[in-house]
Amino acid sequence: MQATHERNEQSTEQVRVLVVDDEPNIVDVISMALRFEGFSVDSAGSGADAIASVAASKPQVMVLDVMLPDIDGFEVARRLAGARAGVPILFLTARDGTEDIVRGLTLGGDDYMTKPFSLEELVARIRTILRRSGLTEPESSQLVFADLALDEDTREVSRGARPIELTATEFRLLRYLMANPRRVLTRAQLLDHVWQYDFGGDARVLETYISYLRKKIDVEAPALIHTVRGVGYSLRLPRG
Amino acid sequence: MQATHERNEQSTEQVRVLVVDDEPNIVDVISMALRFEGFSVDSAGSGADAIASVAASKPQVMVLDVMLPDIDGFEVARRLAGARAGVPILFLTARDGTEDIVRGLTLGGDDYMTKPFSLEELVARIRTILRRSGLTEPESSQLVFADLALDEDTREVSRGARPIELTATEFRLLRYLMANPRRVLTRAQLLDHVWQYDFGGDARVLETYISYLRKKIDVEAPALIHTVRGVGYSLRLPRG
DNA sequence: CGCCAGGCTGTGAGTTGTCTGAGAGCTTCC
DNA sequence: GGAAGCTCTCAGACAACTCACAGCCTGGCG
Repeated sequence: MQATHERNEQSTEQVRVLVVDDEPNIVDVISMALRFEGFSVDSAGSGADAIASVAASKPQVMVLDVMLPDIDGFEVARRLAGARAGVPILFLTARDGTEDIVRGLTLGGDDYMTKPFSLEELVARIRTILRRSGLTEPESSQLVFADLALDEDTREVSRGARPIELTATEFRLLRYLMANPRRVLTRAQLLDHVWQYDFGGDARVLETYISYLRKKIDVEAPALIHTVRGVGYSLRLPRG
Repeated sequence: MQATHERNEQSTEQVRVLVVDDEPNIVDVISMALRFEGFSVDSAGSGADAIASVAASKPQVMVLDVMLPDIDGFEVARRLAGARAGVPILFLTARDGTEDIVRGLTLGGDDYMTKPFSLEELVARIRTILRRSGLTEPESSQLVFADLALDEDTREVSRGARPIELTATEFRLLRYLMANPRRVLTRAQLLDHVWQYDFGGDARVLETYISYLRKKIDVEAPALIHTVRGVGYSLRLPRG
């Protein structure tokens, strides 16, 4: 669903991302999301393809599934170690034992996420990786709207002087809202971006979380989170 | 269904849309509406046709019903996934369980609408999809007439400096009027575009909503909404 | 000038959409 | 292995919206 191009003016050149996963659906979902965020995306379905592709297209960052039919992700990374000369990797891993192994590998500029994840999170992590490795203008990791501020690196959130503690889901939701200020985001957009891509549950969670956020953010201050009945929600200043 | 060509100067080329639905009536209604909006429309009545048609006519956006007699819409999308290389899809789905399933698929540039819908909404969504995916000049999401402004992304409406709150139906009605400034829109056109295509109720709702809009827009300022007795309504400046 | 069809608008009922509290199941952390 | 925290489900209360209806108003025409 429509992501925004707000922050995507990659100065002159598009950043090239290589997405490696053997499930075509996953590749599709990720590629689409990243293209809409302004990245240039290539993909590969196996370890061998991945290695070939790195040589050919010289991506600036890779999204690499650990479970691949031929050479596993770790091995791909190892083989590229010499060649990749600092191409950072975002590993994808199932929620199981491999998690721990990956953690050990994500030293340099690397990072990892467990499947399933939300697109919001994926995009945010890629941005962080790029920022860290100096491959893009170091945009600030701060999102600010009115007196509300959110830092993507430190995960600190505050309204005015008051610090606010958010849970993981609340954070993703607020980050997505703040990345698209004033725009009315539909229920479907919010569910697609903020929840895991395989979320099939009750769409009413969204309302629950909006309610949580309001209790933390919109108390004792002008409300910033607004309901647009029949459509979705929007972050804006009260009009008037 | 007669809509306008006002905003449709697709610089040089027409945008090609493929409409896929097994109900000929629906295909007809949608095709008419889109042609009048300046799109070039092809249609297909089954999943197999759709796939063939994509290969043949290379549409830039698809309107795809999920319930098809042979291959369902999801499967069509999946089979096209490799080949379509980012052809965004607007899924049509009944208001039932499938809604949730579609949501998961509407990542990238896709979107969905539940049947029945209004043509006004359909056209607006296709425009949004095209704008987001960079397939047309990113026209502004702002509609302006005299001192009246309407933003499709933020859904904010204002007259001069004064912000105006509209309900969903009021918004669709005003958007349609503003997309066709000065033109006299007939009662039938308004009902067809702004209300769901299967609306069978009392045509007098229209007057009710015109009345609502006037109260919100045409108070304390020159009236912009004008009645053309026996025909319909028109958005224009008072003559003088 | 009076009549009538067409248009306007206030009232209200039914429907639909949203909010929020309570709690069940999970995970994580000690 | 227990406690705490988080995510998600559910249901009831509430609010907003849509539409129907009916009576009044208005403009056009004889």
